[in-house]
Amino acid sequence: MSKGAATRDRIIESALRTASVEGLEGISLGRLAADVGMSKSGLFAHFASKEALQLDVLEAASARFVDVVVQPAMQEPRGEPRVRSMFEHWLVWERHESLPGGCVFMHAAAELDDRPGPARDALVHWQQQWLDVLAKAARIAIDAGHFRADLDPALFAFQQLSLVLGYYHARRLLNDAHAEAHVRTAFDALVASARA
Amino acid sequence: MSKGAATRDRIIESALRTASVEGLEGISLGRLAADVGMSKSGLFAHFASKEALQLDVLEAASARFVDVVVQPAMQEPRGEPRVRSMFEHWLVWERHESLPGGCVFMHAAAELDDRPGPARDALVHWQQQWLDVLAKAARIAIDAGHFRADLDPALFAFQQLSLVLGYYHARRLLNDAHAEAHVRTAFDALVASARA
DNA sequence: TGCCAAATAGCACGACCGGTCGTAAACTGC
DNA sequence: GCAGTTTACGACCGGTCGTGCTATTTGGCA
Repeated sequence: MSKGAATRDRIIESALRTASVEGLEGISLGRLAADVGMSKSGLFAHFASKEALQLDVLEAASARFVDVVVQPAMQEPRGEPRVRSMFEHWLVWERHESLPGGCVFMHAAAELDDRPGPARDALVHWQQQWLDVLAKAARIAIDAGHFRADLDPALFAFQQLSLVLGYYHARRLLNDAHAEAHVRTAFDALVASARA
Repeated sequence: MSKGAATRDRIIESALRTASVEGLEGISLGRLAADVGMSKSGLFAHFASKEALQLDVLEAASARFVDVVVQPAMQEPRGEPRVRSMFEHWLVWERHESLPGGCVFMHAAAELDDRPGPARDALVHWQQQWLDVLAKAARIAIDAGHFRADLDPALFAFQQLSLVLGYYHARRLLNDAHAEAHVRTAFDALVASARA
């Protein structure tokens, strides 16, 4: 890897941490440059625009999400074990060391929901893809006979997403000590209601 | 009402609309002044600081939430009907005419979850209060014999909040046409599992 | 070792930010 | 209709923002 590419990676890594705490708009080129120890113009030479940098950050985040959540869950046996593993790793993602401020997608979702543009499009695309992965895992569990045949996979994915959103909310904002117990109990109930 | 108080109300009303779209930080004194048709300095004379203005906006939003969601639900009979009414009005709140960008608390939650200060404190306080109202409604439903005795009211409130968060997410960000059907089906299942 | 390209820094710009201040206009009670 | 207060204005401050343009330094290869 060339020196430029290495620097670029350092910048995006730092920007990703900032974005998890302050959101994509919280990334300021000046502060980011100070964080990685270089000049604002030197940093800016690596990107066409701030928007391009934000897109790179989102892409890096989704690549990391695949590493931390999707890939490990795919190692598990098809059916309910894999569904459970996805959920477990999703909870891990929220407190992952590389994201001091929590899930960067949650922050970006609130920022971008009324702001059309490439960043919003990319975010929606990845969220949709993740929901599809969740629904597909549920469908596999149906085919494996673990879940009942009339279960709606898309609805099941929606319910999973909702619970994780509630968990993030309770943990990050409300500092609720019962957040983890609540989300686990609720998820267990959801899986139980999905069983054949 | 004096002229000053009327102007102040107009400002807060406009700021509330902006905040629902762009968040509390999206309120800029200059743009806000332009929106209500007055000078920046003339507007600023009504508030001690921008942070004070943000607090006023949050307070106005919570007062409106009580009007739109809490009060109407309290008219319903105790027990399950009231629980259902709270949920229904909560969905109405998200698409309320005075909030073109959706629930202002959702936006503020994402902005403030890592930013300590009076605004965050106020938001947490109101969210906690609302969760308490939800839990209390569930407890009343237990006492009325509508819900089973071993139901955990706090968990039930958490599950409701989660579903609404999922609904907002699916509707605002993903433009999911099934968002409303999903959230209603999921809520019906939740209530069914809570029944005695 | 010298050269060329890649990488970084310096500097300036226009725009916008929250906030201050002195002053003028408009309202209100007598 | 006058006096005093409330309300609003315009000019301006220091600061930060994203983003050009140009110069300087650095690093790999002949």
